[in-house]
Amino acid sequence: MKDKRMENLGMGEKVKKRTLLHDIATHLDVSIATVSLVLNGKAKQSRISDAVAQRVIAYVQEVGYKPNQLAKSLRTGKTHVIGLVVEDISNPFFAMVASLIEKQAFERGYRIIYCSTDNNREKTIELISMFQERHVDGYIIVPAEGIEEQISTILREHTPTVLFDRYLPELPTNYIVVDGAQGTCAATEHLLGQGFTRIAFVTTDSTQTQMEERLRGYAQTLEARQLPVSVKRVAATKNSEAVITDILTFIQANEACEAIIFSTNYLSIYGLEAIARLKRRIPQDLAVISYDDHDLFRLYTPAITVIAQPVESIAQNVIDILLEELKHRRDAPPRPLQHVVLSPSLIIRQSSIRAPAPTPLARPKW
Amino acid sequence: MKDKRMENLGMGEKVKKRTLLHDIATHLDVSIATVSLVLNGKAKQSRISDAVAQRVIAYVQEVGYKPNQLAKSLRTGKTHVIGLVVEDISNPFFAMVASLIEKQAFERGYRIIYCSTDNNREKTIELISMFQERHVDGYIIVPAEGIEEQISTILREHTPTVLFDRYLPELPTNYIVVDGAQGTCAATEHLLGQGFTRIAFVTTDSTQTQMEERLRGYAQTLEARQLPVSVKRVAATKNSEAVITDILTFIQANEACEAIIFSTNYLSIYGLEAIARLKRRIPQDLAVISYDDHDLFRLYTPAITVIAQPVESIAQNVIDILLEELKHRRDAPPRPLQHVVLSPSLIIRQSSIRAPAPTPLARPKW
DNA sequence: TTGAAAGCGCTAACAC
DNA sequence: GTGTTAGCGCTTTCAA
Repeated sequence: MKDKRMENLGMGEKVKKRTLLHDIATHLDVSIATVSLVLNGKAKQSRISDAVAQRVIAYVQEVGYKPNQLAKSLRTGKTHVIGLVVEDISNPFFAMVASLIEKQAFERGYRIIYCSTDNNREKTIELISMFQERHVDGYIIVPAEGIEEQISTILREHTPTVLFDRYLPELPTNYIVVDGAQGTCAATEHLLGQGFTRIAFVTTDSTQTQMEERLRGYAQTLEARQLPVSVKRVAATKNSEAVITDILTFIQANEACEAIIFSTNYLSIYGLEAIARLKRRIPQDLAVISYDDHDLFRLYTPAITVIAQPVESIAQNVIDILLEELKHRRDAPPRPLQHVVLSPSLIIRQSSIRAPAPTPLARPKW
Repeated sequence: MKDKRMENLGMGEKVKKRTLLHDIATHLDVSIATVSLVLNGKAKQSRISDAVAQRVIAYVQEVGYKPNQLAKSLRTGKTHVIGLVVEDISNPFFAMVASLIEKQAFERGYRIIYCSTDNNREKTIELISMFQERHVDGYIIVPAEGIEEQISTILREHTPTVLFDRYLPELPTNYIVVDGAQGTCAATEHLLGQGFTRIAFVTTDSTQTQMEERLRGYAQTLEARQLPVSVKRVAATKNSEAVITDILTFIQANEACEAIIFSTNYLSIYGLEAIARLKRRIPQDLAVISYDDHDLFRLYTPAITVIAQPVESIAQNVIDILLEELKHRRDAPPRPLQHVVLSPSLIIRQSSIRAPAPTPLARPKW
């Protein structure tokens, strides 16, 4: 009864059992503790003889022993897993940041579990709860609206957490954001510089910090010059057709409008579709600037001017701050909160250049 | 010394300790087993009185108890986690399939951990090894070349596994693929129908099953009509500039070429860039068809004809088969292997229509 | 220098 | 009906 390891094999089926610490110890005729110590690099500090250490290492190599991380985590309380909660992993902006974060984390021994919230409060709550159950060591979160309470819970447990893209003003957290106002301000001024004065802004109905900032940069720039502000707020429904129609109607209702700034990449994509349906030419009939860069914007004819967010820098800051927190001992004095605000950059392309704008490169003749 | 739970609090800091099964049992003055049984829905079968069951449930609700999944998994050997290994999660095709799989899995109580391999053998091996360490219950894998051995290992452990997008011919696994030959055959015939006869095929240097099939469909269709076959194999380097130049050079060297079929979405994107730099007009100078649909192809001017893969169906099949395997008892007779081959569909747009093709929608006049 | 043993939190067979 | 208890595989203290 001592060894149950060959039970349950039924039908003579051979199930190759995983090697355990115990097996190694028995085989080498040392204790299980010795093997564990060697494996965790604590041979020296536990003054285990080099000879034994070598034998252990060699045998472990030979059988390709992989410790059971579940057991290890249960014992140590560390999973070396980071929970990454983004709005939508299929959005290229988040996909890019996520992939950069994953790469960095992987190199430093951490694994990432990602999930998309679709900006849905309930789903976010469920996901955070799942991460808690699985004892992730830290969180990277793009917070949906109204999840202050959930975040509070994880802060209360002192689990290292970094927010990005937006933050929750009432909560004392680390966060990395991009100065949205600066981006839209630069975009608006560029359009003004091109001679456009009737500039509209298409955004979502969300009140998240980054969206409000983007709106503010646009509005303040125009107001400072006493020019009219025209804002279209599209409901954050996921029904693409409805969004396209919505934007299309807005454009039709604003014949005088000369230029549009879209506050997110997906709104721009819907916007481009609407503009194409209306047979408006860009930039002759309507100049366009989008938030976030994207293959589509680079390759579109005409190429679309964008306010690009520094994805590498976002990812780098996020992971650096989180790893700092992670290695910070719980009983040491608390670290000061990190608030990083990065700058976006305006990439000027054809779509926002005042006509006549010969574009000899892409299209020889009109 | 019995209760260590309030130790290590240092500096008077309050760390809210997680509630344990033990705490609940003590509080309600029942045994820990009773609580566990109730929580696992085994109250009835263990003939626990309704009264007790109710009290347990109520209290668990009240304190918001979350069982420690690590401990649970260690004990039961089930993690309810599925490892999803794709080539590149930032590729919209994989992102879409992954997100659909995640949604389905989530509803059925499984969580997904995704990772990208970048089609790199070493990285794939490392990832699979990590999943093994973390004891995922099952695998969904888009196999990179040369990882037969790793896959064999997990098959030998009888961990349920489903491959998709391509398969490894020597290995007895479940897989879901799309009939690549059918797609390129349809595309080629469509081009022939439009009167194009000098059709080139741009693909990668990979010998993966799906790539070979796509090539075969193209080549056989032309050969059947004794028309010339012209294949450009681009090295699967990640350096985008090199790929663009490569394609550009190929187009220049094949002045007679009237149409190109690209074997993957990212090759098409590079191809479009190359074509734009060469100032070739689509489809007048060069018709284009891409594999995989994409926002860019829909919105590009002109819109790009594509061979679309049935992403929903792929995801559905993958998850269905995996979940079937998962609920299949280990000691029951083995299930037959599932091989599903789905059909792609050709979505015809402007880019493959023989000129004169006025595209009044997007561009009124030339 | 090394080994025995006490758990990490949970499940489930078995005892009462 | 309910409680006791033996682990799941690993880490780490402490005694030898």
